[in-house]
Amino acid sequence: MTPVAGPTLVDVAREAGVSIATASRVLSGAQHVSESRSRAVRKAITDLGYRHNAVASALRSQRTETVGLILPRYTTGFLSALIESVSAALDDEGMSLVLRYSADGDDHDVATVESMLSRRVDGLIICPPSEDVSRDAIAAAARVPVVQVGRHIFGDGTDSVGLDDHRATDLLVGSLADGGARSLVTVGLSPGDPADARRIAAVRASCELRDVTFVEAITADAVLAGGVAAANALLEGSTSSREGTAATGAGRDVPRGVDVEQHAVDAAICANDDVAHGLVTVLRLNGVAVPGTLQVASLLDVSLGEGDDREITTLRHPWPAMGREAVRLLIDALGSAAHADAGGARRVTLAPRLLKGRSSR
Amino acid sequence: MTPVAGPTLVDVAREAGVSIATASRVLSGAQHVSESRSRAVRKAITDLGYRHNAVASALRSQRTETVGLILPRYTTGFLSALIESVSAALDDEGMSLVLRYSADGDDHDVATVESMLSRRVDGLIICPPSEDVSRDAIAAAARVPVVQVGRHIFGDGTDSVGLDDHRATDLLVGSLADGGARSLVTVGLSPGDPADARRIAAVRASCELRDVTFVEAITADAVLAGGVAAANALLEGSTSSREGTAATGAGRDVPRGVDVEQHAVDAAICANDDVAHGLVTVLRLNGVAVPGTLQVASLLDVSLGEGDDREITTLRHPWPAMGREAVRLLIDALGSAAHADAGGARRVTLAPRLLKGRSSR
DNA sequence: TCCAAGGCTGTAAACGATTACCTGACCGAG
DNA sequence: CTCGGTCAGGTAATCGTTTACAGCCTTGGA
Repeated sequence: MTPVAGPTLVDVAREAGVSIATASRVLSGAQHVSESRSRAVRKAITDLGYRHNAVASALRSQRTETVGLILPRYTTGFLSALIESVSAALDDEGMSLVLRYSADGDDHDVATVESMLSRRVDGLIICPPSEDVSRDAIAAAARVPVVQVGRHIFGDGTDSVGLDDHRATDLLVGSLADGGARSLVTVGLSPGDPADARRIAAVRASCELRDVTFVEAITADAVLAGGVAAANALLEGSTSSREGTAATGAGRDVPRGVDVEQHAVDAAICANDDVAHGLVTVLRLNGVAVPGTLQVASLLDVSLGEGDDREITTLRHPWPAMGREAVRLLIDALGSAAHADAGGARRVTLAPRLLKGRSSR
Repeated sequence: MTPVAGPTLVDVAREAGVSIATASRVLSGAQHVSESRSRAVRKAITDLGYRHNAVASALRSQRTETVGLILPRYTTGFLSALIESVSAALDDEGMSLVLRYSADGDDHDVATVESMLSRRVDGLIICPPSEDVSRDAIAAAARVPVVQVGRHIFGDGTDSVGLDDHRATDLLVGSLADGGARSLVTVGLSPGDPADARRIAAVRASCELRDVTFVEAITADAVLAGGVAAANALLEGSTSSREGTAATGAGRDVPRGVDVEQHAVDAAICANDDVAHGLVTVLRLNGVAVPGTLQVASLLDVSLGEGDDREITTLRHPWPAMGREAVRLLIDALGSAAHADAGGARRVTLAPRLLKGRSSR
């Protein structure tokens, strides 16, 4: 009834007629072992069906060759590209991935990190859902190297890989301007949120560059219903359709835009695809042509497929690259002498890709 | 320069003035320890900022409280619901999830399992991508409890949770029949693949039940291009539109279906949403009304959002429930005396949910 | 009063690797 | 011939827990 306890290094060493030390040295390579003994050990290993015990190894060497990845819950799957790339990058380093979603409640976030640390992960990659819940969690992780990755990046001293907000908004505003946009609003970005505030600033800057008027940051929940609400608000505020000619359709007469506080707005940048969908649907139902009268685009795609044929013009996050970069930074930090957090936090920013859809010209 | 090696149980015991054994017993609960010492130990723990070392614990107790999840690569994220539910279920059991994607190459699959085993996971949940690559891998895993989960389930002696093919096809065929379908084909299911063969059989059975004629299983790659190809094939095969009246629209005259070997086919069940999209798009471009002339539905949704408003009628996999069930089975197997694989493999099947789209009536 | 039965506690032996340290052997230079 | 240096390989300590075993103390019934 013994649990068949598989062969250990001791068995291998005995079988090969060498000491455990030698057997271990063969396993880890990189050491001076004569060809003959090395062969003997390898033979013993296959003969006995020996399997390395990573647990014992980790206990002794104080390295688990494992990194923890903490993701926000309820992300409807658009993060799976991140998971996959992190996993692949770790594979290449011979490390394993421990995955955990940060629970919603209070400081459960800290508990999540705590759990990872007691598992003795060598490092942590955190995709922080929001500022408040994450600060403490990241602080709690201080004992191992940490890199933040994703849309939201929070100060502190950790390495991070995020999005290049200016390149992102330039791409989007540029495309809308090329389509004839002269005056735009954002929908669903709240100036209260630090990350959103940065994005709004970036949009504003891009507008100046392109000679587009930035009218207003319309706040709305960052979900479909938020887009719907924003559409209704827009329609109400609009006293009447004005005159003007759309940039495409040679000569067709369509309203120039939608009224928002004296401005004929002809473009909207939404926080994400869901918001954009809500906005577009309701506007069209009410007779506003999209993209004819108003072009709509989104800052964050939540879809996955490559779909050549998209409804909403959007920015695709470079998740695969972000995952790779995050792992690279982490491995690097692990290398530099016992994470003596010297040198300060490194920050890598990547640019998204523009996916043209039918909601813009 | 010492790596700050955090406090250990020895330190805690000393601080609390008890033996390590007692300290350990307090940690694991469940043992007889006097209230006073228990309190002293807990105080020492918080005072010292002690953190349990799961690695040492695992080495001694021969249990890592960890399960491995192996997923097929390139799944464009529709498996994230599975990951999330597995993770949540494991959390509830106080266990951790280590994730790994099975590499594509030859027997890299076996290497993946091997890696998990050397990490000493307590159990394995495998989502097998296809029959050939998975058999060996699953065999290699024999040393720990394994449960398979997902669309494809392969014999062997492992527990598994899969889809109830008959409930699934009944749902779909039923819906199409209610919409007036009398004669249907499948697209993208290949009779060569065992799992697909089962599905085709299930469709056939459902058709008999509903008095619908099952015409043919049109093979095609299970991607968008496959749907496009199938559409062209259908159009070619169709000599001319026939007459007839659609079940809906009172009296409107639309062709009854598309010709396939003497049959007026009026419904198609595709292997997945991508195939269906390809099919629908091309058919509509060529003037075939969908769902007017031909209803289209898909056996597998690859989308994520709840989207009330879908193009393709499809079956939503109950991933969350599947994840929970898989964990339940695994925990159960871990409980039953050292996985003495007695009792034979258990198989749980779950039913998908029908999501109505505009491609069917 | 004595004994059996528990309840608490401590001692010390694992768990299975890694690795610091030491011992010989061997080699070329001085 | 001696000496310093390098390479191979063995010995044994160590990583931080869990847990079998044994000892002690109480308690209650005979």
